[in-house]
Amino acid sequence: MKRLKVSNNVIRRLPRYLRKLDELTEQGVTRVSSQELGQQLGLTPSQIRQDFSCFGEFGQQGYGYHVPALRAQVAAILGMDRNYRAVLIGVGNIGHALIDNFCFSDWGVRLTAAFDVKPEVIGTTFNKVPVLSMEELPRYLDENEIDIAVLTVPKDAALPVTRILTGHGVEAIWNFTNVELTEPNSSVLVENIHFSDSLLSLSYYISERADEKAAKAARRERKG
Amino acid sequence: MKRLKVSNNVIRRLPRYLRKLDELTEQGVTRVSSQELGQQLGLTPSQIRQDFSCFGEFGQQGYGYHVPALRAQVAAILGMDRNYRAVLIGVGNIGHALIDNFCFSDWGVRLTAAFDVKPEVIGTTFNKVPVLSMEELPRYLDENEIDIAVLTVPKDAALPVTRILTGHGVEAIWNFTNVELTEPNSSVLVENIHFSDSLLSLSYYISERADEKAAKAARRERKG
DNA sequence: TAGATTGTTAATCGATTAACAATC
DNA sequence: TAGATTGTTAATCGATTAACAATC
Repeated sequence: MKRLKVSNNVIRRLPRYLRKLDELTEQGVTRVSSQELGQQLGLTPSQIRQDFSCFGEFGQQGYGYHVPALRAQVAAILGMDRNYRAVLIGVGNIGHALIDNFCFSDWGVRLTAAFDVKPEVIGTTFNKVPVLSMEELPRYLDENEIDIAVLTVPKDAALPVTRILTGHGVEAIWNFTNVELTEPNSSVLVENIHFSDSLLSLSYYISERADEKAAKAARRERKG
Repeated sequence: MKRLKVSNNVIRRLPRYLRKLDELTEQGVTRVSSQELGQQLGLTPSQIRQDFSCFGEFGQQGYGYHVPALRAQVAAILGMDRNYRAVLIGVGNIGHALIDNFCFSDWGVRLTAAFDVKPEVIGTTFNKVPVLSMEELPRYLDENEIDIAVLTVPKDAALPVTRILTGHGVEAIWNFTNVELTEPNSSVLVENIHFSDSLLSLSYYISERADEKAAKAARRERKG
């Protein structure tokens, strides 16, 4: 597979392609053109062809793309067939919700253990995932090759726990703590789920729309 | 406040500015230059000045920016002082976690009610938020001006519930369902939290790094 | 006043879109 | 074969960066 200087924008679109291709599969559609795909995703056909061409030639002239084949390619590009292993740190409300409801295996990731400091959860099992003591974390990381740490601890614990993780070979953190983890010196990959950023963007767009409406109304007022 | 043709990229950076300004406030820093701010956020000073200049003139030559003043401006731009009202639909694991742990009021949003179909949760209260029957939703929306619906229902319910929401005046949906809601005809604002998209991006970056390492190793192999 | 730093205009860079030859 | 649609090269558009006069 090609993989050269792919822009962030392209990468962020890949999961959307995957989602749409799964939807088409469900609908029994086996063939799709960049034209149709673009229509359904609100993108131009050009962009879609450009995006895929970063990684190879997945289509066929005069025909378009074979949905299952393209789906497999996108999945491979995203690393879904690499069986990454993950642990989850912090079995609070969000952590618990993720263990119970988020189907890691659907996305090619195996969640093998969770960690917490609370005695009442240590030793229990949620959705087949055992909850171990936080004290066992370093040893566990040393003995198992863990690629991803799902970080769902309280704010204060975010940085200390991150230091343990990076100190024991974890290369990627899926961060739910709303704390900016990316330290300049560190080379760990961080992907943030910032709930508040998302809500605030929405709040911005609502405000923008409201202001536009108000401005329009004001203009009408002045005129008539 | 100015508010003209602001690009999506700028808007997505605003919450990060807010977060950093709050951090500086906590540290007792009252003054910051675009230089320093850029350093801490990994952005160029130019970009930061450009971004703010979309909305007004918040700085002072030779001095920089007054942190509390700038913070207030950014908060206002994001609509945090507009007291938007929200309801949450679907008190499952994630919905419950949000009610209990996500501090809506910190971001200027009031969560006034939650809705569900399960008899065992209807009538209960979490974190002062009452859980009402799904059947009451239309009436509730008619009688209260709700700006935002937090959608945390199971996949299958996503579209039917969305129709109820848009049919009763909700203009914005904060979507946790991993279902593409944005219908072409609808004018409702949708902001998605796609956990899987985020995890897959991370998976991509891990794979990219692994491939680079492998390629480097292969080159070394060939040479010596 | 001299130094610092803004807001803004111009230059650069990168991403998206358009066009089209290649070909199924 | 004729029509359709790709992959890719060129053109356009927009976003980021650099430069600098204005000014605190």
